[in-house]
Amino acid sequence: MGYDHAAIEQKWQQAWEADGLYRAEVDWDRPKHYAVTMFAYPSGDLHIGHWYAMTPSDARARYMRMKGYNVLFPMGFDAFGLPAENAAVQNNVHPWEWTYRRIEFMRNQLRSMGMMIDWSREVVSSDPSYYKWTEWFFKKMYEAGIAYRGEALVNWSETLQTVLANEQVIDGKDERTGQPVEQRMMEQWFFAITKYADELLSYDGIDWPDPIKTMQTNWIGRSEGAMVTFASPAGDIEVFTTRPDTLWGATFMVLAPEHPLVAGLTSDEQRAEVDAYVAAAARRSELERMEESREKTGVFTGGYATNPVNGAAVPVWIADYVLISYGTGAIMAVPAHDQRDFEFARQSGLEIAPVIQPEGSDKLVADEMEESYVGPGTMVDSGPISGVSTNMEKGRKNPSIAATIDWLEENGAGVESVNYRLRDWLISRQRYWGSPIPIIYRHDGGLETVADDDLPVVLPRDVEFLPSGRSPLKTHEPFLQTIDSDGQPAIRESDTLDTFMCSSWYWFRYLGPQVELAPFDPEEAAYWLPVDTYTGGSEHAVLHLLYARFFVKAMRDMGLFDETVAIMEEHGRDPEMVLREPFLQLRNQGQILGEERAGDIVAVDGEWDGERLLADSIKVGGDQAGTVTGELMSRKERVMRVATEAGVVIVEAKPDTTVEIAAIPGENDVNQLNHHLEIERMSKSRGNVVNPDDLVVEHGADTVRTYLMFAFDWLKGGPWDSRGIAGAGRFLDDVWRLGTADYDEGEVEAAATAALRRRVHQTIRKVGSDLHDFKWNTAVAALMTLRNDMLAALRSGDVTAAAWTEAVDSLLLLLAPIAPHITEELWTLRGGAGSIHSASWPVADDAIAREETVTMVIQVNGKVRDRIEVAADITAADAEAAALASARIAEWTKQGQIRKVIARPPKLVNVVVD
RNA sequence: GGGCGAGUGGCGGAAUUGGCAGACGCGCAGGAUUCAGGUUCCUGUGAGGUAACACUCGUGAGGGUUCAAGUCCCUCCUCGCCCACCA
Repeated sequence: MGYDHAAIEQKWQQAWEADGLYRAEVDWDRPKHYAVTMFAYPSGDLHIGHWYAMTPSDARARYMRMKGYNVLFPMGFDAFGLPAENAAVQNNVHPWEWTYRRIEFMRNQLRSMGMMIDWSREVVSSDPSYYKWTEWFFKKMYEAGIAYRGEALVNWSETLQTVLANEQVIDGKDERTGQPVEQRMMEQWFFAITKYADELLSYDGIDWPDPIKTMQTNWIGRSEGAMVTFASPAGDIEVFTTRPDTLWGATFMVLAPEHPLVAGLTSDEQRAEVDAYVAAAARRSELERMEESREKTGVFTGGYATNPVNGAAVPVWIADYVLISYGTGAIMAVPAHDQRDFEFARQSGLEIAPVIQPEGSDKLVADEMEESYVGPGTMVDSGPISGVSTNMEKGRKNPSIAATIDWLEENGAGVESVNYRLRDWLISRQRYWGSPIPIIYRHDGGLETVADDDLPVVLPRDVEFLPSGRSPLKTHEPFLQTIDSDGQPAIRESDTLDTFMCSSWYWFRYLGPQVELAPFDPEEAAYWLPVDTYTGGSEHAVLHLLYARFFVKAMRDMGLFDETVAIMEEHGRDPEMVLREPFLQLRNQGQILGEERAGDIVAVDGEWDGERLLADSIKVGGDQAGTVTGELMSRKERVMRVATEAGVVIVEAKPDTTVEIAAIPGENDVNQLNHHLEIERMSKSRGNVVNPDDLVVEHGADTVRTYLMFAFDWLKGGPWDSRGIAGAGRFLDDVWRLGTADYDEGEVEAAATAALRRRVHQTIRKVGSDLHDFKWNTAVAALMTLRNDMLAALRSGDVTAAAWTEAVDSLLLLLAPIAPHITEELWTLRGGAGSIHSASWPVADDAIAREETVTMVIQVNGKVRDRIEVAADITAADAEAAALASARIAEWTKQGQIRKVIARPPKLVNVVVD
């Protein structure tokens, strides 16, 4: 049976588009809802993960629309980026072609999902009409002093032939491609995101998941302390410390090998050794450094610096446990109270000077210490702050730190200071397929921005891609050669902008994508901003989502919202959040993983030890039989669960157990069995990609949408299960049956009618709150329950025709956001007015939804002993009486004294017996 | 090493303020329909126990608070994610 999903879905997709059903227009008389789902990278085709991310967002936008909001739900493409360029090199396709062909393909796929996208607002970040404004934003930032060119140690990828931002490097590798990255000193373009570090730490007024906020907070990494100056013959050495109170215990200093003062401090005797160490450190990539053991190495420079608190000459060492990229690249070492310094001191025979006396114990003796002491106590041997107590608090909240900072500032030896882990955002890339940077290098050596009238600097199309991967812009003379504002020959900047810059403002461009004089239309912005709901993957926690917040704050400071704010105030709207944050509410979906494979068949030989089989040998694959033969279900450490025909058997591997895996020749290990159970990310190379287009052909878009929303906890995701989709298909087949049935009243029963109506109104309430709260799975479950009740009613005919009609209409309306096509078709077939997607969300009548009688649980000492039907409005006294009247309860309570009775009508009564 | 989150049937997952654990679905089993397979329909489905009830056990492990704990507190284990020599 079933319904003709292919015909219905296509028909309605075309009809909706022809009618402009989803076009959103400013209407100040109606409440607005601006819903955005992260725009798509045109990777080629949408995989099931896109559906998983996007269709629930679509369902929510549809729900809000039915609730009476004027909803804007646009879509665009994040079209610049390296893959297009790689394809150009490998397959000889121009990035333009590669990108736009994929966008066209993906547009069709998005249509096939039945999304309520307002396509009239589509943006493509590689269109000159879009990147004109990306360039313009850069120019504005430059003029405002937020964008600057500077030399710094940056992440360079030789294989990708470009630099990368800090946020894009994970474990010394590019986060997207896994290509290794090395540190290089280079002159690059930056955004001064660190100016906004403190402001970015505040999440006031936004409803974001705590883990994302935590990750951003950790990424920004604010620490409070002091900047202290140690004088040396080679110049002042600045150090940042969170523990200035331990300055009197600073017995040596350590500089990063890359520190600029290293050469000047190095004595002639030490020079050879220092040079060798610096050279060795430079040769090692970040990756290699991390792979090495934590053994601390370092060498003495031969130079000394002066500890400002006591004038002591402290030896200056270099070691690679001090990173040039954090703080000032130099530290004061307090071995007695810092574990890393302690280890280094012990290894190198350096002095250890305790300055904290632990609470309730004797003074520490350096030679007896086995590790550094980091606990609370009293400062000792610390000059003016001796005797001050110290606790575990950070910054000025710790009395010893507060006292030291005061002393340092009074004596001009240091200042209170805050240090951040966050570094400025490196935005230039040595790539072709990105937005050009509108900068000209003048004939006189200066810099100037491209005039507004000349924006955008257009990316030339006639370029040749070389196997080296080097950007063709670097050698494209017609692009490079230009003239400056004096009419003199000049050279264009040939780096392009990080694609994360394109995605840092795209939701503004939806608000006037055709506007030519500004990046967005202030009137539109005043109405729609800020974004009410933003959905997407949590992998952008510290990339896109941090940059987006920074962008809004910078735009505010550059006055780019002035007009918008004026219009908002005219209409009596509070602009505060528009000026502060891009997205009021953020929700991150989880990830759909590849389908779980059935475990391999294993044959285990061994001896029984009570309940488990101690394995002598485990054979995987092939068709051997053993003491136990069955499917491997799970493995934790050395313990496996094996499903045999007789049941689940626990198998434990011994250290000398032999493991043979047919697919892996040679010696094997129990640990390798995990590979045979792994649930993996979907990827083409693993061959476990679920293609949504095939699913749509087989089951229909509505079924795929319903299944995706039903089968997972949306925030968590999980492995795909190709069998489970059948349940969603059966559900929609039933909906079709219910929606097209000719209902015949049989023997109508008042109670049955009331029960169905009660179910309907309870479902209205449940589905509404679940869709509001992004709880798709329980919303669908509630609709399935309604379906079950309606099928029963259809069979028996015991409800009134009016109740039946109400049930069918409600079912269709409640399901419309989730399965838009089938509900629209049935709505129309049943003579519904207009589109179901423009209909109003049904309102639950609490009087109808209310249960008349409920099952009250009666417990004895907290254990359920009886259940009785009582009126829903039963009083506590009556509930108690009813409970005690129960024969079964009397049976349970006759052994002891009834101490008390706790009545929670109408849910439960608990009889407490001694 | 640090931070955050999570552990519930064969599986995905439900479970307002602590108050009937396992909603809904998948799978599985039995039955009906069918020449047969599939589809569809009905019934059952945490474990033990029983003819059937009763009853006992049961939300990673152990302890605690409470009349009552998946939920709160403590200790531990495992898994996931993020950061990681961060001064």
